Amino acid sequence: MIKVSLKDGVVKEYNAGITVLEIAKDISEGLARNACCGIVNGKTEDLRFAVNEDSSVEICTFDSPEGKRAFRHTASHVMAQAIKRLYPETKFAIGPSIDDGFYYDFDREKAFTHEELEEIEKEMKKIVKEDIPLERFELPRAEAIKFMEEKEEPYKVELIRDLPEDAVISFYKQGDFTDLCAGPHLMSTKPLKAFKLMSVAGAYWRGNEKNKMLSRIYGTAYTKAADLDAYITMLEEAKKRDHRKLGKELKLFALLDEGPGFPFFLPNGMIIKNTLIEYWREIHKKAGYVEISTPIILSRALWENSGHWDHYKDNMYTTIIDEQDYAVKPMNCPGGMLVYKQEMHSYRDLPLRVGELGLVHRHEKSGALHGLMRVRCFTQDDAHIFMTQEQIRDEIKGVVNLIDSVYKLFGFKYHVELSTRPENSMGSDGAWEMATEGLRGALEDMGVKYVVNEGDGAFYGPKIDFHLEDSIGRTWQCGTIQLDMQMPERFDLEYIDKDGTKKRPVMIHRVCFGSIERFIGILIEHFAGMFPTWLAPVQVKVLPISEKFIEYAKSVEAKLEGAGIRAALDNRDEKIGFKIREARNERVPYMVIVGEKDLEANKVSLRSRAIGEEGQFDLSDVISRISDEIKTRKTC
RNA sequence: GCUGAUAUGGCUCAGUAGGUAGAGCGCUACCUUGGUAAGGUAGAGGUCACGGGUUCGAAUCCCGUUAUCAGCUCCA
Repeated sequence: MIKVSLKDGVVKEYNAGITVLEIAKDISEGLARNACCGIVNGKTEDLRFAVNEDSSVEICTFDSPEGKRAFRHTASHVMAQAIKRLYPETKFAIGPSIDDGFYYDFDREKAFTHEELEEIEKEMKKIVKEDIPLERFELPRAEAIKFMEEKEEPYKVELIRDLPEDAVISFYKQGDFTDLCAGPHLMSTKPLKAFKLMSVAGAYWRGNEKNKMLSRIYGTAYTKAADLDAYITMLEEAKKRDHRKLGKELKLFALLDEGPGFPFFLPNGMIIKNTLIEYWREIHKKAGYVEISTPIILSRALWENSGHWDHYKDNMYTTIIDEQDYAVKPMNCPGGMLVYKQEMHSYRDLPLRVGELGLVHRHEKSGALHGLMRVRCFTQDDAHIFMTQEQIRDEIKGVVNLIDSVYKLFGFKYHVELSTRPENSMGSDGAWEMATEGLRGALEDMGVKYVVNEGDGAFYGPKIDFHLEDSIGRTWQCGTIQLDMQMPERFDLEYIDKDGTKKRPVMIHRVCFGSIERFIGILIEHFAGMFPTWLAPVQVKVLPISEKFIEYAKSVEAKLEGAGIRAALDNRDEKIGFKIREARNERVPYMVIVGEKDLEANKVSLRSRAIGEEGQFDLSDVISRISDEIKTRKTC
């Protein structure tokens, strides 16, 4: 049976067998203003109906984003109801659905403990079992405020007061619990069979760090228990590929108490870093870039001139040398400006593309640090491009293409954001508008999809950001293209134009990897530690069956290394099964096994990470296969 | 920075009512010479993050500091 709530609290029931379209017709005629979940043929059907303001009917399933939102939003209300029953002194803030579930913010003397979370879950199960109907009603503003004042819910009162003049103020009532809410919701609590409370965390009221910190409970809900289990399994799997865990296991890098946020690169990690840099140099040379290197510590006067001293000082490390103030660079731009000014430029020099793998230091808040993803010291694969106004679009397109080619090589999916002027920024409105439109125009010319991120630009200009996902779906900004209207002005950059007059060049500031550290973090999670052969710290492991074959193994290793392949010999006194197990755990792409049979035939036995045991081959064939894979930077 | 949680040998973790620490892996030595995901025996290794306090006695209880984790805020 499907239940649909109509106007005035009337609920209409439909028998099994009725089609979705028939129901939709009825709903539109009945002007239902609710969502519902019904039972068809004895099974919970993942159906939801919503009637828009213009009476058009939307039908969607719980697999749709809309449906999931309604489902999880109801779960959030059920959690709030449970808390109201168990801990009546709690004040309620907001509780929306989110991508993977829902949360609710509460104000309470003490934060919820894990034991309390279990109690809440139990109470939620009761509420679900009670099959409580959700009823929607509306109140005029004054009554709505009075209603929540009587309930002693200050946060709700504040929310109502801040609603626009003409807003419909609706409430959803489920038994002994009523919440301010725009809906939509399920018809009843009953379909909420599969849910789980995940974690407790602090969150500022209205997301403002000046406000009180509330206690937030995160949870998730699915229509089927199997889906919930799959989600939990997915989280566990994601944990296994966490770059911090793999970084330790594969001996790539170390984060130590002695330097919070300052990563140590171990030999294996250094190979990856250097290999990425080698690749970076190759493609940038092809794209017409030159490379420079500027100092890490520069004088206060320079940072005052660049505007960093005023706008960025809190995040800068400063020092005193010979009684003068200096700062450790948080960005490479000012150094780049000084390099530009080393000689007079002609319009013939432009666009001038100047790359720098610059080590920058930024004092990030302690709570913001996260493995290699958010550090206090990192290498930017930076470049500044100096050009004429007319060259802007083509240059931006060139950079977008370059970044796209890099991400494609690794098989990354990414999304693009256009970030506009922030509050604390420098420059005129006109200049900002022109710069922002320049970026937007380039993206639109290329047909690149993007979202606008209002007010998230750099203090010196708008930017295009490229975001990559980590193993649990959090996204991290990597590539960025920033149009800088400030630096050329502040540093009085010039070039001599065709007509012999001095002109001001335009500058963009861009990175592909973003920070090499962060990029490596993403790579680790993306490949789950199974780096493509060209990046793998050890590309081939040579495993002699017993000590008798160490000499032969050494000659194999030498030949591999002679061909430019990173080979490692495991000549420990262990059985072959054990050595294979270890090499697999190290995610080595190839193993070459040598024993009596191989020595006699003057061949090697090959085992690859992708296929497993592959049989006997001539070493020269193995070398050419692996070399080819490295040369072409094959991804899998 | 904020809220909460955590901190035990190189790594992963036990340590259940406060009575000066355990395991597996790794490491070292010896035995074993083994053909595709863990061969055996023995040994070394820890002032239980740091600083105070309570107590006859603290890894264990309390306070503070630092770091890490989750989330929030921030992220040029």
